[in-house]
Amino acid sequence: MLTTDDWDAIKKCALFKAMDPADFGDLIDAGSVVKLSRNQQLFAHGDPARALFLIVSGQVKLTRLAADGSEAVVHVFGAGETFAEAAMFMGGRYPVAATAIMDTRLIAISNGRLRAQVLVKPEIAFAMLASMAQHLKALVAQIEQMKLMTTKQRVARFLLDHAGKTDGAANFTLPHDKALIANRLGMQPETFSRALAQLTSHGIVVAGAEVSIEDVGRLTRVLSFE
Amino acid sequence: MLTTDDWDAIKKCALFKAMDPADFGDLIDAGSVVKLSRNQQLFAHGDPARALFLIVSGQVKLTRLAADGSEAVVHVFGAGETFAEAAMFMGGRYPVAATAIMDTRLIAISNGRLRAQVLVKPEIAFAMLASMAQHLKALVAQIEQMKLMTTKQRVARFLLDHAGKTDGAANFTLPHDKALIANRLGMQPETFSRALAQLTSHGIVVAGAEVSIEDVGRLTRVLSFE
DNA sequence: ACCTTGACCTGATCTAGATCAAGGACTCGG
DNA sequence: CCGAGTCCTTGATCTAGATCAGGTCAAGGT
Repeated sequence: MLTTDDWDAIKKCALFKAMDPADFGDLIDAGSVVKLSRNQQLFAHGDPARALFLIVSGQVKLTRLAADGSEAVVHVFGAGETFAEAAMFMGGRYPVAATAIMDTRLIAISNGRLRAQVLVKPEIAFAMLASMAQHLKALVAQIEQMKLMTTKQRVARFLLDHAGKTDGAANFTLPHDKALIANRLGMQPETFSRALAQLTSHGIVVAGAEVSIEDVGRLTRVLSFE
Repeated sequence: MLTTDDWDAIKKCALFKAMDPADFGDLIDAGSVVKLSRNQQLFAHGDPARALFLIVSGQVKLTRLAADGSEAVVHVFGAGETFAEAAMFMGGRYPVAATAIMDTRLIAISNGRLRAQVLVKPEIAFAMLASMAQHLKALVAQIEQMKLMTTKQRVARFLLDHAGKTDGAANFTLPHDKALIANRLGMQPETFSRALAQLTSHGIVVAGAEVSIEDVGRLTRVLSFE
């Protein structure tokens, strides 16, 4: 059954801005709600793509699995975000696996139903294009980082991206486990831990998941030098 | 002035399948043709995004530049492909630089004009979504490769992707300079050269830009082991 | 013929980051 | 209060791949 929180999430979602809320019923019903517990998989690489998802609460990671069982985290999505839009246009198979990294509540939006709505409201297509453009940009940034930044720089970049400020002091909580962040940044947990330790000399303090940056501008300088 | 080759390219392009050729005139005129010589830049990272491009002949690389001048190749596009669709929905700036890697002829399609056409023919939006979904998939594959494959495996994967067969013998020509391929695969030219040399023992022969694979199945095995 | 210039290979060395191996520190259930 | 998970840190070692440094070869230009 859909709660008011669910409806709030749907109304706030960029994808459906163009839609008349009266038509939501055509897209979503009681069966659309999906609850996942920590580490539970939503879909695997190669599964038929029947829906895209909106996260109401929790977090989901998208990964690719290697032959030897190790995995590469492609992206982590949080509350309010939609993912797997692209699968709708991609030969009917998910190219990645999706797994909840904490207890997560999401809403499944059937590809078929959405297609029907797009025919009625082409503006939805624009919203999807914008969303996919964002994802593309994020992936390009990730590729750039892995190709031409050191681990230390990638960690600094990550911290700066999450500081939410461009100068002065900042503090925030790491969005998920350090091991997961490390994977996302393309490095081992040990390397991540050491990089954080090194950044202490650039004015950051990490206590558990709490990070405080003394001076964002100073940390930015790490990106250009060394 | 547009040649018949230009019109052929436009007609074949997936983006415009849905359009009535009679409306092409609203999108493209004599001023849309762009000619680039080898190594000439089409646009830089951060330039205002005014158009997307269709390649009639030649090849264009998309790159991100590092502070120290080194570059990361994000993708290489060839004849018949369109690129920079995403920029249309991404805050008006190109997130990458585009440079011709050989003499190249392309057609610029103004964002504004295309938007107008999409309002008339929403099917174009579907074609754009499909195209972007492809790009997304390619980037995800690239991230996966860099995160969990060795250089040798990446080279093998590259060769297999270009063999165009799934078993038996195959031969083909490398699509561009080895140094560029190396960059695309996230490694130095020296490493690429050495990886090719090592793959000799797995039944491949490289002479200049000509590659022949003795047995595609055998090369595939390199991906799972070592 | 002779010199560039650009693309490629090969060898020697170096190093960033992976891997292996121990501990802490925290939470949870009993 | 104790043991058993998780998660994280820290240290020692190893190695894939980068970097540095010559060379080879072919295509043009003078």
